Amino acid sequence: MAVRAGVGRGTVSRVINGSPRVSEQARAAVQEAIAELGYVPNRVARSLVTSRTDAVALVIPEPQTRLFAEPYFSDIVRGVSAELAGTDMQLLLTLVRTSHERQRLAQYLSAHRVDGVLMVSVHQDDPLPDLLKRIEMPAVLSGRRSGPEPVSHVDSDNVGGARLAVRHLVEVRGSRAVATITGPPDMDVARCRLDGYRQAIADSGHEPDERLVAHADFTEEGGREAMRRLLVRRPDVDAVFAASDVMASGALRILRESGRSVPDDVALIGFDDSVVARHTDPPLTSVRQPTEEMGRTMARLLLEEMATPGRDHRRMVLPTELVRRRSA
Amino acid sequence: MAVRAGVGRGTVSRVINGSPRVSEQARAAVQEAIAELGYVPNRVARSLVTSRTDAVALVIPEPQTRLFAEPYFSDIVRGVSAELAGTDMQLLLTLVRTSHERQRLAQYLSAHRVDGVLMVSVHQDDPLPDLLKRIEMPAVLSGRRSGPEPVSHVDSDNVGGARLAVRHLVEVRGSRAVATITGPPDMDVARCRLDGYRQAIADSGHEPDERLVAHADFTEEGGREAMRRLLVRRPDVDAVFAASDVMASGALRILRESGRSVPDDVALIGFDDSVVARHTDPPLTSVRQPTEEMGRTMARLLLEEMATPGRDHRRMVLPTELVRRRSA
DNA sequence: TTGAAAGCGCTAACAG
DNA sequence: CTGTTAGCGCTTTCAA
Repeated sequence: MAVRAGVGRGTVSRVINGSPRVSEQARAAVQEAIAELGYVPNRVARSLVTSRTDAVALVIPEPQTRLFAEPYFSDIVRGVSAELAGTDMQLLLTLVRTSHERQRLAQYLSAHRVDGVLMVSVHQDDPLPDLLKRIEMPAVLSGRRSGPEPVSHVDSDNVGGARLAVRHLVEVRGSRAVATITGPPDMDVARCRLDGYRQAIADSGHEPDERLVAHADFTEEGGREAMRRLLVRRPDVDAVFAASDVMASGALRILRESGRSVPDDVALIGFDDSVVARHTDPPLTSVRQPTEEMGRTMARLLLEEMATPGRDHRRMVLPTELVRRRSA
Repeated sequence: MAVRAGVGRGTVSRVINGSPRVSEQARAAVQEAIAELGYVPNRVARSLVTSRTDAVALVIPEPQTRLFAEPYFSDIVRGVSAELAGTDMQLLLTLVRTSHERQRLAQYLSAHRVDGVLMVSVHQDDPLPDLLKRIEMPAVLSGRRSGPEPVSHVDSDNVGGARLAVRHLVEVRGSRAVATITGPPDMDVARCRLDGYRQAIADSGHEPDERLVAHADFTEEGGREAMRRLLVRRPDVDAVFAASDVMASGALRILRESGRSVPDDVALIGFDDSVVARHTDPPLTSVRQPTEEMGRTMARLLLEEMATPGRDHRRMVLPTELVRRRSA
């Protein structure tokens, strides 16, 4: 290769890496040689000397649920992948099931086997973000554990979205006893959506009532159970804001089973814009968060951070919107 | 490291790679040194010399649809990931959107940047399997293009599953005019499910009628359109076998809009065991294919093939089963 | 600006 | 069985 272009190995390398310290003449010669020989640099050899891997990991903690089947993860993956397609960065998918796998992951990251990390669905007690900070590995979370994080993260406006939804139930549908089925208290996203609910209730002038608040775990089963509890505690409930579409679907089923016609008796609203919301019949009104855009933003942020070592971490909040699929 | 154990570099390497040509004594010394120094071998350096990458790519062609949101892909990913977790093979996720990206992928694979390839959702005209065969890269497909493939693949028993479903409609529900909404003819999976439908109709002794067959594209919109066509062509249709759950959901909506009550007037059956099938109300009876198991099998097959260069490719067919979620 | 040379950390071939 | 040696293909000083 160096011979073919009539220059030294060093010069070839400089051309490929776009160094400015190369004469036009040499650059042209090398580029011609590249074209003729169909030369493709060996990334592994490069990695060995640069100690970069040109790969980022997307970490998805995966408990018992089929979480991954939800559009949230798919959309994140799509967004990340789309953003990375323009670079020659590889996307490693890392599902973490067991605590053993968590430890292996920690080792893996500590060994700097990737250049950066994206994480979704972080729980309160997750030590990974701190580890990432400590080993100074560029990282971006979607969501956060609570309060300030040591690494960058992108979030959607959960509080605002929840307020939008609950206000819709109160003002447009005229509901008077709006309940909420929210997520586990150890997830910031659940707390925020609950906050939004409470704010909207306060704004409406209705009486807040803790019996109208049910915690669940973002699964359909959880949604069903929560709905049953709500019906016992406040049989007069006439609207439900569920903090996820799957829970909304579960609630819907219970309402139907209990003989209540939806939406005549009860208004139901989910959070995500999802398969479930769309395929439930009638489709649920819901709050859409721009999930794919969140994925793209995460990737962009990560790339920037990888290019600018030591840069301060950022927090980005993307807007949410109400999607009405049926008339009130 | 070699010094610490009081042996040569070569011996260290042999111990790490589990070579049998090492004395117990030396092995113990090295392992102790490893433990004390917390030594972790550098994979990149190893890759450079072995020219293996310890990574496999999962290729997902992704057209305009939100395909990835369907449980099929998620379950495949879960299965593959679970199987790979035991090895130290990395999983690269490769979504292919544009033809430009397809070409980049072809280059990428030709450059042997991964040790093996898993592919899902292959279409008739996909050249990738042939490329993989040509460059002798271990590869496993889920499904096939049509007839024999040059590489290994795992499939579910689509013909049998479709027969099961249609027989259920005919025998248990007593339907007389069973229609089918099937996938695009350029996908083997669609042709097989259509075959199964035809066989079951033939078995039942009912008159086959091409007006009862509608092709669609595995999307909900496609399912709706197909259902509309069917209602025009054979208003007496009293059962539908849809070759995917999403299409079944679309068909369901049209049936409801047309004032027909399901399941009183009409029986509907989907193919996959999915979020949609479960959340549709009432839940659809459906045919379940063991998707996660398919993912695991794909990964296992690939690992075997990587370990045994030159091995003949295999075809595996996994059974399907009928899942009844409501009484007839 | 550029060629030459020195490794990056590992494995594999080769003598012992 | 084991120590030594020679690279894998690239980037990066370091002189020129």
